[in-house]
Amino acid sequence: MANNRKRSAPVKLEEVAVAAGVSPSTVSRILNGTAEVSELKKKAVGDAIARLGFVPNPVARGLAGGRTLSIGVITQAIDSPFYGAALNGIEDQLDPAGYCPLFVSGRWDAAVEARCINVLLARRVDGIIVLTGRLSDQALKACARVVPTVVTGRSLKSPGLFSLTFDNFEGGRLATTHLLELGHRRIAFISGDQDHPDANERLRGYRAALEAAGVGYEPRLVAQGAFSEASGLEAVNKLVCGGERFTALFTANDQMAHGAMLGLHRHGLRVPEDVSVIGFDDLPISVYAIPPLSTVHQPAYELGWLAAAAMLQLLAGEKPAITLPSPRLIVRESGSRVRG
Amino acid sequence: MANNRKRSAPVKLEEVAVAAGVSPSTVSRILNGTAEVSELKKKAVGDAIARLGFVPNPVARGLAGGRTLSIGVITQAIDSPFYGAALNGIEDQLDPAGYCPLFVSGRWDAAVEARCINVLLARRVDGIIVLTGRLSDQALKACARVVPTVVTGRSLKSPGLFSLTFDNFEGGRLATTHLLELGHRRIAFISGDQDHPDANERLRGYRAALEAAGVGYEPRLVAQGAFSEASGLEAVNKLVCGGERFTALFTANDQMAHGAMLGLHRHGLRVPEDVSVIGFDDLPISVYAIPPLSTVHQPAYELGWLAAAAMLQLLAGEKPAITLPSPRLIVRESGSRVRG
DNA sequence: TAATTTTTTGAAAGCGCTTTCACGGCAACA
DNA sequence: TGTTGCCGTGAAAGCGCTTTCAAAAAATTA
Repeated sequence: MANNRKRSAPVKLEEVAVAAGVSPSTVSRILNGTAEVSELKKKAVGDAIARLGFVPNPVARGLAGGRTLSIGVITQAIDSPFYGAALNGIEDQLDPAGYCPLFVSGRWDAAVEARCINVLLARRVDGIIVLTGRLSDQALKACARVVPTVVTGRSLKSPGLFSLTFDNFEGGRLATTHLLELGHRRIAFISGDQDHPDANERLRGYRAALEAAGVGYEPRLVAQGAFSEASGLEAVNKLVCGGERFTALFTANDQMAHGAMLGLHRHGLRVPEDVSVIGFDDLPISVYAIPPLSTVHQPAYELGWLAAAAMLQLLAGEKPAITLPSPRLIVRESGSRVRG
Repeated sequence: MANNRKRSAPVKLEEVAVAAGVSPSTVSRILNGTAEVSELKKKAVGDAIARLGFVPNPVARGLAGGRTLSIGVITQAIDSPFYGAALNGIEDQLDPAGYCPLFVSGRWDAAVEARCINVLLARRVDGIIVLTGRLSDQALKACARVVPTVVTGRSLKSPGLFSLTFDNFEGGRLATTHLLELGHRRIAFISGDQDHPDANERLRGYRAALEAAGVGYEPRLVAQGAFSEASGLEAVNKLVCGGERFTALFTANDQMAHGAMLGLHRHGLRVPEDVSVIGFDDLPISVYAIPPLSTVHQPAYELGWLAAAAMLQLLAGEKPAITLPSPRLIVRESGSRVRG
């Protein structure tokens, strides 16, 4: 009946206090740096902590209104290769600082995300990181009023809020320009989810590059995708079966590029001999596509790492001054100069 | 200064008690089913809860010795496509039950895993799920003595412990037999991480199938890999450059198959015309490989889903009777009948 | 109907930590 | 030397819930 959840009874703060000959309050103050404490006691307590191997109980801390040392992370699809890397970055950053991430999936749904925030708040997380969600700016700001919040994929300013955004426009421009420089003029584009800001930025970059090169933007050369391999495959089918001629293809993410390449293959079109392909994200697997996929590198791991770093700074009361690296083109073997 | 972490002050148990005209203890008992309570009060409390929109505070519960409604999950690489799917399954199962997963990465290191367990225990998780770790059976059993534990990738019995294992041997046998049936006799194998039990089982299955077919096992046809794309590529190089002749290739996981296919491509060997390839795992991306990869389906999502289901049962005091589906061969286009 | 057992319920004591409050000590001021 | 003010420190009151303990109510038995 009795749940004996204890292996050699965890040391508690009070025991440290006794061992160091001070009051619990003092120990707490030293632990949290809440107030000035004399060097003498500081040392005594430090020794006692080390000697007894004391580890503060995060649950008790949370209840008492202090830190829980946990950070809520709202992601969209934990199983997507892109988010996986970001989560890894978050964990790597948080762990040494003693924080622990609490992952929840928003499933690309504002309502679900809102619920997630409540769950996290109920668990007294010290901060919330939102990886490119669907939540309104409003909701995000409201959240930031309660706990430090960092959000990726948009730029907005608000107290307690820090946002980190990748230059998707520039990325789209870069990829398209590369294709243009290879001599291509008929460049198709497979877009991402329509109401995904990143997707639209990439599309904008594509158009801008085209127009800057004096090549008209042709709506018939862009097919709607949805960021999945399947949608890339389907989009290529639509393009090819629609009779569109194109010598190059830019997809709004790598997953669609993979689907598209299979689609091309099915239609007897070779990459890069017949069609040059360029993706966006630089997923690990893209290195091993056949042929290896040229793409715009998205620093997924760094994104997570930096978002977490920003959170840590926010928590420390500092104003983060962190920015994501600029988009970088990774040229591999899926593109070739247009044939004479 | 005052941390106003409250938006319209969360309702607490005490308020529910007052509203329902009972004592806090009674409300708690109803919430947890800890004791018999009269229907009358049960209803009154239920109404009050609904009316006030009360949500118990998991942190307070945790401190008071009750449930925290959180389950620790030890994974090895949160960014691997395989684990990502499993985590998704875990979350989908846990969420409706009101539980929240706490993910931590073991990084394929027993010491790190042990530390993870301590972190999770300190956070008072209600249970721990270990996805195929390096931890000793000993350590696992010790953990199970403290909290309900479910572990995948091995089978051991202990009170409070439930293990869920996939028949990797049979999977390996299945894949190899398939190749054999296609007429192949010289079947190479790229193995996984040497001290990964799953990897060894798959190798065993490969050997067993070979021997059952009267085809001798040739050590020179197996190359050491490490479950990564890069290692698959390298292994193929070694095989081909070593002058080994083979018409089929079985890799211990899909990631290595992808690397291997690129390697084959580089050597001018076509799949499946020159070499048939079969993988293991059935990663989502494998559907879009060129050509689409035949493979042994690993129910990653179900693995997570079922592991979590088992945990829920353990938590409910039941004895889980859950087993993973049997290995299933997915035949796509990377294999062909051996020529003439 | 009285005595005894069983069940339902409330009061109160924590869980392990943070934080407010107030007290003593000491430097700085008159 | 007497005040004023600041600083380091401890006592004690929670944080929101669970759980033991004992009293009250209901059910059972004599």
